Amino acid sequence: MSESKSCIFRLFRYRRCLRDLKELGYVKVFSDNLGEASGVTAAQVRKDFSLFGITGNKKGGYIIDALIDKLNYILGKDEVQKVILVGTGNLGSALLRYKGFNKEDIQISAAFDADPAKQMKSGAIQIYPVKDILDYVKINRIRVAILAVPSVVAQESAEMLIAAGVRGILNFAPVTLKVPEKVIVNNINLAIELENVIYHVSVREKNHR
Amino acid sequence: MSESKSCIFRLFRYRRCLRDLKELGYVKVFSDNLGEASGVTAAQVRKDFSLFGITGNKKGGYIIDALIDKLNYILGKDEVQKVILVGTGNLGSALLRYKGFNKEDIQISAAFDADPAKQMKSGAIQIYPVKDILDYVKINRIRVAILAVPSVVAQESAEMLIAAGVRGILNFAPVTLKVPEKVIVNNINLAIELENVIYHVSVREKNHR
DNA sequence: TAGATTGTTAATCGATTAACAATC
DNA sequence: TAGATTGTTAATCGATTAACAATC
Repeated sequence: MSESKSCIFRLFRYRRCLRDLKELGYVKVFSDNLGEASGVTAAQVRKDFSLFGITGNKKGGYIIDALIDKLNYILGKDEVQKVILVGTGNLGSALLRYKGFNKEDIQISAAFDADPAKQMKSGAIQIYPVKDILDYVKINRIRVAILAVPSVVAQESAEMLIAAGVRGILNFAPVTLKVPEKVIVNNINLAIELENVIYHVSVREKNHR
Repeated sequence: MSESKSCIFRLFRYRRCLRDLKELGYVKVFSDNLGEASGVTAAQVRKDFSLFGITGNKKGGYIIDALIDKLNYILGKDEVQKVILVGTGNLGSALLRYKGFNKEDIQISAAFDADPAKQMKSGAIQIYPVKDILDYVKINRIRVAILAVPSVVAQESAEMLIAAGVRGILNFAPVTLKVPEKVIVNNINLAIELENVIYHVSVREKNHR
């Protein structure tokens, strides 16, 4: 139980940090090293590991390679994950070219846009008309989509994706999507994220310190 | 007390929903309407409001206009907020053109990049060399920056910003920035956000339902 | 061994939810 | 009035932290 959402999120962060540490030549890591590297407490690291039955060596910390393997097993990292992108406007086209996904073995296998001018104008990834979503998702058994369309069409786009078989959506449109319980939505609202930073900075400024 | 981070975050979401509702012609709203619109429970809405002394009418819900005004007062929305962007690569240049910020009265007043080829090649917003950050931030009293540089230079860029006077950073580089306590960092790791969705979908798929 | 680190339990902390009296 | 909704308190829930015995 208690594989809490934020715990999983941290496991991903640990894995990323471990890879970086490995690249730097480290072989072992202690819970406090890893905690510092990923911005959490040492206790938190050990607790998270404990929840998933990940063990280290009572005195010698954790072997980085073994740890990464275990995280790969838990988080799943056998094959490349295919996702699709809907909406190739401003943000969408940047995501299409974003290298951070490939690095994590995520591949955007196709993109979709309502604007005929954008279709075909592909770089490496083909851009199809929106009406092709249904077939594409079914044929390729796509389960996850990135939604980067204008707010006004976000809900209908989501419904189209879900009808086709998509079960997880990373949503950049600043609206609350209404979806069935079986579908997972992760919202990223860039404006709100930035507003939050601004808010906290100005609050601190007011309390002058 | 207890102006928790997530509570503030929700207040921003409420405001956004309220504006949408207003645009649709609504004048009043009940806690359960607003809850549904923003994806939280009605109790949560009332609790959040109560923490900030926002009151409605015992029977008649909340007047949307008055509510927006109160949120504006709490969250601060008098003048346009100026921020800068560092790194105009793939993601950075998309953020530069992202319209969602302007809509929330946030303005990217300048951008910076290490690549001379990108400098001057401005659209509406001027792109300066990185070495100009210090002066620009000081002269224009910038407090918040968006960091969209490659991971390897993220830490040093952050330090440069902080030295210049920046107190809040929205960080897109997939690294844990080491910053003094006085600085607020909000991390957005696109790959991890997407991996999370993929993970939760595949877990559910395994438990077939 | 002495010192250091894990793994886990218990304590704390905070956030969400439920419930309901107040009241319009 | 009867019904509905707020505002707030108390209960629940979950997540983080602290502490420490186990042990290498």
